[in-house]
Amino acid sequence: MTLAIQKRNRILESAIAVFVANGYDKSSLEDIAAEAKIGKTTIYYYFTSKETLFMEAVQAAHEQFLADIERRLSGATGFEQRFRSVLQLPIREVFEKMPIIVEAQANISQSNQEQLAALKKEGRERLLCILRNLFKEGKEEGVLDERIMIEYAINIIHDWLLMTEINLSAVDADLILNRLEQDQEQLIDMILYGIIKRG
Amino acid sequence: MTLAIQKRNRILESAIAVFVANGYDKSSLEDIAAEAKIGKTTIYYYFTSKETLFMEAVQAAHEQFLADIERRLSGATGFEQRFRSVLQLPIREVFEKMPIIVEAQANISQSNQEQLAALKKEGRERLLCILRNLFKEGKEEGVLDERIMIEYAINIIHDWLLMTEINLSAVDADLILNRLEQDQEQLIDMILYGIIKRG
Amino acid sequence: MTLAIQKRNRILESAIAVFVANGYDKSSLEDIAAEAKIGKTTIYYYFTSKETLFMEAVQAAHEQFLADIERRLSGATGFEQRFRSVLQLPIREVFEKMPIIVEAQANISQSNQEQLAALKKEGRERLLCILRNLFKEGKEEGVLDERIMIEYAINIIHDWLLMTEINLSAVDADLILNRLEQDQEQLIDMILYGIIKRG
Amino acid sequence: MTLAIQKRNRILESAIAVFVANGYDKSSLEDIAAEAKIGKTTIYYYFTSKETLFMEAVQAAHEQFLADIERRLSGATGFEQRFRSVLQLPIREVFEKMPIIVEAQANISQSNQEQLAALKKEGRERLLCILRNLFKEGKEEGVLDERIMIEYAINIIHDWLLMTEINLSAVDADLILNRLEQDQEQLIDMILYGIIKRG
DNA sequence: TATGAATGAGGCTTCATTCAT
DNA sequence: AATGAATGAAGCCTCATTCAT
Repeated sequence: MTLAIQKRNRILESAIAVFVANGYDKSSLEDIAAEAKIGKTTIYYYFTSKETLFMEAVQAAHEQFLADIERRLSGATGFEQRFRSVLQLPIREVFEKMPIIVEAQANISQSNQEQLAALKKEGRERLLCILRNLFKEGKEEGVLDERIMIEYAINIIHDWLLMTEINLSAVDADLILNRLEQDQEQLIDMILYGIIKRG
Repeated sequence: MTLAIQKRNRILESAIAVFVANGYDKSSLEDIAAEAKIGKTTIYYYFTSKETLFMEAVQAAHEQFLADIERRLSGATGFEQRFRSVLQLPIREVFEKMPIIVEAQANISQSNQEQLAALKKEGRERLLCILRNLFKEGKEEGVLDERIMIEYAINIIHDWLLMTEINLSAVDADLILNRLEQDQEQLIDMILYGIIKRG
Repeated sequence: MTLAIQKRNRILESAIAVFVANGYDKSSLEDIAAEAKIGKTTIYYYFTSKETLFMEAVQAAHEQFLADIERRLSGATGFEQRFRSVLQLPIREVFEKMPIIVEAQANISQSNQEQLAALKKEGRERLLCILRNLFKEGKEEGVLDERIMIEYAINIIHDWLLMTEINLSAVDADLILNRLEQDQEQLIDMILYGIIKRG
Repeated sequence: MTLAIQKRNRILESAIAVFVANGYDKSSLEDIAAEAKIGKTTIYYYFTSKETLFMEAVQAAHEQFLADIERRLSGATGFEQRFRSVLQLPIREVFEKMPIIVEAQANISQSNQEQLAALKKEGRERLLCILRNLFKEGKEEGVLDERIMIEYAINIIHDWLLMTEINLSAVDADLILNRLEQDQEQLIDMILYGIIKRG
């Protein structure tokens, strides 16, 4: 029944809250159950394991985050306004819910890593797409400095401001760090010279 | 004796390595002892508790990080070069060792929070000081856009690029987030328009 | 209604299958319900508890086993043939379904031990009766070594070959073991010298 | 120190006692710890897991069993006497400790199955070897019925009387059962006609 | 009649920490 | 100065069982 789904969602929301607040290891199922005001074992009626619950929480948090960005973006027009709106809005959420994704990679068994990677890839694609369209518009509006290479720029902005993939895990840290070290030059240039064409 | 200090340091280095690699919760004293090639209980001869060891590791890692920045900075001249050198250099370390500081806040008892706060404050001061001097030089060189408000700019750059205080803890998240939400406007402006004066 | 009885029997058959395959502890009501293709709680509509279900399963398995022996025996004539047929036939079943009885003693509460004991006693009686009649026939046919004491022999054969009472439980192990240690002499004699009269 | 080994052995003996009495599933580490008069977690100082402890208990029980047989055998002479001594003596132990081996197969993870198989194979070899020598002696003494095929006979006796491999597990049950069904004919013949040559 | 939902008891395991040497 | 031995607290998870529908 819908009632069951409601309770499932309540557990999920509680899980997100607790995981975000304390991190994976320090979040006990007892805490989550208490937050959701249910018995500890009831969680197992709805979820297979702590890890599964965590995975679902990550997924839900991620979904909420992306939906939020898209919803808010749709209310702005013009390059500058839209650019601001992309970067401005979900910042609290980024800081509040990204860590859960960051942590995910360190706390999830091999078998779920794939799913997580897919999740991150999808999120990255959606965000990059948004930024890409934004910059295309900017170019069409003629407000962008011609020196800017769009793909570079959107990647940098994405990684630094939204940090979908910032993480500490040993898994792919080297790859990311190498890229960041290169991107950095571009970011610094952007900060030094800006991206809007001067008239 | 010096021998004792050497062993203490070896434990500390092992602790940093293990904490950085696995995070606080997933680092067991057993792991650290193994890394340092000593018996598990020996740690208690040199440190009061896991938390104490962690605090000292954080402190040491932080110290190493700041020393690194300062050393590298001393080899560059001129605003642009020095600006780049500040931001370029320790990026790998930031990503590799900052998380230990981030995690600290979540894993430390009330009694050690003060010490940690002091640590962070001191680090922040030192970094801001470096940036402040840099920008002062830039202004004197006449390369900075006059619209830039130095204090604002260095704070933003500090927080976003060095991220000393990015963290997930519920403790002071609100304060930081509030500031970040405001700073953001400035950062976006910087990205849009740059900070170097156009001639 | 008959439909209800059918479902009850389906549960019982499923229970036998699962208990025989996995043993009492490793058989969960969930497994049994799945095997019977019903909901887990439905079992409680037909049976009071896991133990009750187990008892009934044991009883049913035992019944099947005895019926099988008797049915098969009725198709043979002459001491040697009938003797072989008693021992040959149900061997697979003994090995496959006896363990359930063995296990029963260890997994059943005091209150059900009586019922189980009665079950075993009845089974033992029926089997001994069969063997007794067999040996009587053998004597009448004059094929049995006179040295053989029938009651001894049938008890030994029963215990060793059909092993109705082999079990690990601490409950009555001592009694059984004491008897087995005595019987053993007879069994060894039988193996050394046989029971058929030579001549 | 020897002290540690002593305690380890005490735990092992307690484990054997509890496992034999209650079976694997119903033996809790708490019970074993209580039996050994130590704290529950102390077990983990000496053994990796419940399964490991079980494996070692099985191995120790098996070793004791074989040593017992061999020691006792060395005190008898002549076919009949020695045959009796092999079969008579450890019967209590067979019944008391074999089940632990039987159970092992059902309760051990794939990774330990190999070790267990080796254990059983070795035990079987040693017992068959004893029986084979015995029968060779018997033949040399001229007391054995020539119709007896030694290899057949010792296998049957081994399986039925010592039952090293009797087990219910689905793993190799079919193989064993098939062989038993064939052997049975021989066993019945042995019981009917004996193995000692009539003069 | 049948079952989805919920839970308490109990078991395995990890780990920081203490004790004795 | 160093560590082997021991343990209590706490966490994850399973499962028989109850409740409400």
